[in-house]
Amino acid sequence: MISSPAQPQKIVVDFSSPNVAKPMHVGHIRSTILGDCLARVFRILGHDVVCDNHIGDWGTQFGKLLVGWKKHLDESALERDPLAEMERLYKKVDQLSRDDESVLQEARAELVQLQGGDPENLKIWQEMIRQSQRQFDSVYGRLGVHFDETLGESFYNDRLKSVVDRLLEQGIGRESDGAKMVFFEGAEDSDELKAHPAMILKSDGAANYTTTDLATLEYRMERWSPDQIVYVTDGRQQLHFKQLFAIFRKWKPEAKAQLDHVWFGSILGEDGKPFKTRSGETIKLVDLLDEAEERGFRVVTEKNPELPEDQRREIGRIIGLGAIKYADLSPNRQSDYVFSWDKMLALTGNTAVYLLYAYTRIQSIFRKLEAETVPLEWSAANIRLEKPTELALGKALLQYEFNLNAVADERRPNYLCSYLYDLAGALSKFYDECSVLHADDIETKKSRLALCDLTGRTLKSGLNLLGIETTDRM
RNA sequence: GCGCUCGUAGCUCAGCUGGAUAGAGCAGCGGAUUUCUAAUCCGCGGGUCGUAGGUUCGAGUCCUACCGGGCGUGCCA
Repeated sequence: MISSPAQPQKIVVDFSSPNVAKPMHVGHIRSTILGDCLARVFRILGHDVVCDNHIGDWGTQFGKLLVGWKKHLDESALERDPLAEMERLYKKVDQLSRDDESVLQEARAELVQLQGGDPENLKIWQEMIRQSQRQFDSVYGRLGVHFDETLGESFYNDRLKSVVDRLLEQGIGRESDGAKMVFFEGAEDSDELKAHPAMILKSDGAANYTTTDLATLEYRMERWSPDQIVYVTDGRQQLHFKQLFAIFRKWKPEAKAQLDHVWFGSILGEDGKPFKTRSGETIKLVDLLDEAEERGFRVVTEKNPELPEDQRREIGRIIGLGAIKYADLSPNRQSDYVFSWDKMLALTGNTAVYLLYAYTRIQSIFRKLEAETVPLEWSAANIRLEKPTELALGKALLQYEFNLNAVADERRPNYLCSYLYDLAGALSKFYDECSVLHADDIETKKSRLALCDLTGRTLKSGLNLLGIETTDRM
């Protein structure tokens, strides 16, 4: 159904990137779902894809976390919900350090110890990473998201000095006000970059995220020799990535890899400000997933109360998670959106449920066909598109590959959502107008069965690319 | 100040390389089921596409200016 590309490419996709010791919240969902979808589309088009999760496991927050872990740790709370407990510890020490300068000093000292390789601090730090990873894995498992590689910022630690040294040696970076900076002064540099130099080493000698990202980029080039590297992050980092790519071009002009920042808009609260609940907390991702599955279960129970509960739970799970993913993937990724439970978990209209329902109607036809007394060989049938709705459905089916290429080229999964919605609409209209099992003659019946089969497979394939599972009945 | 981005129906949003009377969902109103799942289908009402210019045979789409929202803009990432 999908033809192979003339030139399969090696594509590294960098997405999700949660921070250690912080619960994943709704802000992480866009990067995770967008990145996963793009990776799936690249793969089905025949490319060789590496999904790399660049975990935030290094940085100044560990000073405070170490103080909290040593002095205020609640073991049983850690047992119950490690990330909530670590978040509590961070907030507690952060608050204490505001009121008491000595706490801040203590945190700095712990950080220096950690960076110096102190065994106790390293052990605690590793435990924090382990606990965090456990929860990340649980969320990724529920979302069906897979990574080929997970390397934290700390992995690149001992490469940072060399990166800075070489940039200075090559005359790309220089000292300014005690810090090491890269100034963009070439004819190839945009006015925007000329106005915004990038820091590669702070005046206290610490590297920052530009340096880490350069080291990461160099590592990825060495390890995978990719044709493309795609970074999926929010739009506030646009300048950062322009700087990163420009420095990299100066540093390694021979590198041919295409570097692309695929950015998305922010999730806002109802007031148009960056999203927070009334209590000032962001909504935890696990709570969103739980709520989605619960709402899915309720609507299945309402529509189909006679199904056994375990089936209703399973269908509810597929519907609920599908609704979240579709809500995230169907708008243009660059638009900001205002978070709303009802919008994100809507189950009517242009939602995943509409697509899933279309799929189940097709499965239902084939279940009925199985029950017929006379077997019918339809799979080799010529598809004849006679009725207007048959023709429309046939035309829609031919558009699948074109849309997948558009998704890959533009990095816009909403094209696929829009296509699948149209396809499901074409199926519904066809279903309304043309009986399949009670077609006027046997050839028409075979033709329609083949058409339904192709539509079903296309819907399933497309939903799978969106990361949405299907169900045979609902 | 400079930069990025958005502004399309009451609400939420689509609208690829510029191409015919600008689309969908929700909300409102009215229809369709002895027939494969009505979680469906059909119809109605509703838009000076932020404003003003420009390029073009043709602009929601490209360019310029302005207005409004969001974000970014040397020691957080």
